[in-house]
Amino acid sequence: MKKTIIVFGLLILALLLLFQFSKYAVISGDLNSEIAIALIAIVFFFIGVYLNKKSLQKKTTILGEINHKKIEDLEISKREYEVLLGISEGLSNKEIGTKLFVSESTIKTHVSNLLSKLNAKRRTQALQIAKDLEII
Amino acid sequence: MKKTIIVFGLLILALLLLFQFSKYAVISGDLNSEIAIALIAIVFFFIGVYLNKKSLQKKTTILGEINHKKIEDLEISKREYEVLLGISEGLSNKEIGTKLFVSESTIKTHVSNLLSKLNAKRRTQALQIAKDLEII
DNA sequence: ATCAGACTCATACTTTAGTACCAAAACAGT
DNA sequence: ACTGTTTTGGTACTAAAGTATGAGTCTGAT
Repeated sequence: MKKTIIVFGLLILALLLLFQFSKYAVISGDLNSEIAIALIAIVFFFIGVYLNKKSLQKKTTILGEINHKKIEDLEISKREYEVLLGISEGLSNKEIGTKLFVSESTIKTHVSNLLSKLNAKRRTQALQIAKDLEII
Repeated sequence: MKKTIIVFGLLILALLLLFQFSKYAVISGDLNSEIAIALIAIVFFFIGVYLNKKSLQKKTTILGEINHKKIEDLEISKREYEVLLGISEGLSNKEIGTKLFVSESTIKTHVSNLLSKLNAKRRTQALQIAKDLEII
């Protein structure tokens, strides 16, 4: 929040400077007034784009990014996470084992631990929960 | 696409008019030049916001809408689709049966048909394929 | 009225999934 | 070198999931 205020402050300052600069540039004849206006227009156009992107970022984050902190919080190990990804690809335990070069038994152990860490009863439920927690 | 061109054409026209208008307004002394610049800035700000929103809309649409036509193409019945939704919620066959007021056997039949229609070997794979086809 | 398609359910199996418990090797940090 | 965690994997079960087959019911369309 502090960051936001500082950024806005600097932004407004920069804009005022831009205004003043273009004003004097026009008056002193160094700059065509059309170009000055065009510059201002372009700057504000990009400010609009930027702010809009910022405000939409929260929503897109919810719909697309991985919450690495949550994975740590749940104490999900690297290997368990790889197994989770395998599940999300629709693979069987045996197929995940082949993919990760370990036995099916090992995958079963990982899956079982994963389910208890995610509080899930089934692998499909684990997927649902994992999506909710934004970890896949 | 035609629509886009027309919209852009009108937009550019409107901007040129705005430019000319503010120019003459300033020259004739009806308008303070600072206010004219501010107006242009505001207009371009909102243009930036609008275009950005438009360009992001496609992505969100792609990532969120259900392709009803595909469901028909795959000959997935209404009931089968409800079962698919149950699977995506992480429910067991028995739980889906309870939810839809039918027996577990019925759900098994639906699931089996669903899997063959989606070319999946497991329910988790069915989920993956269904997401790919944008039907869930 | 008939007929195809959808929905229902059962039985009998086979195959995966998942649990519990144990235990050894591999590793990273102190 | 010691220690705790991760990773590995096995056995022995139990519980789900999935297949195959058959069959009765219910609709909407011809």
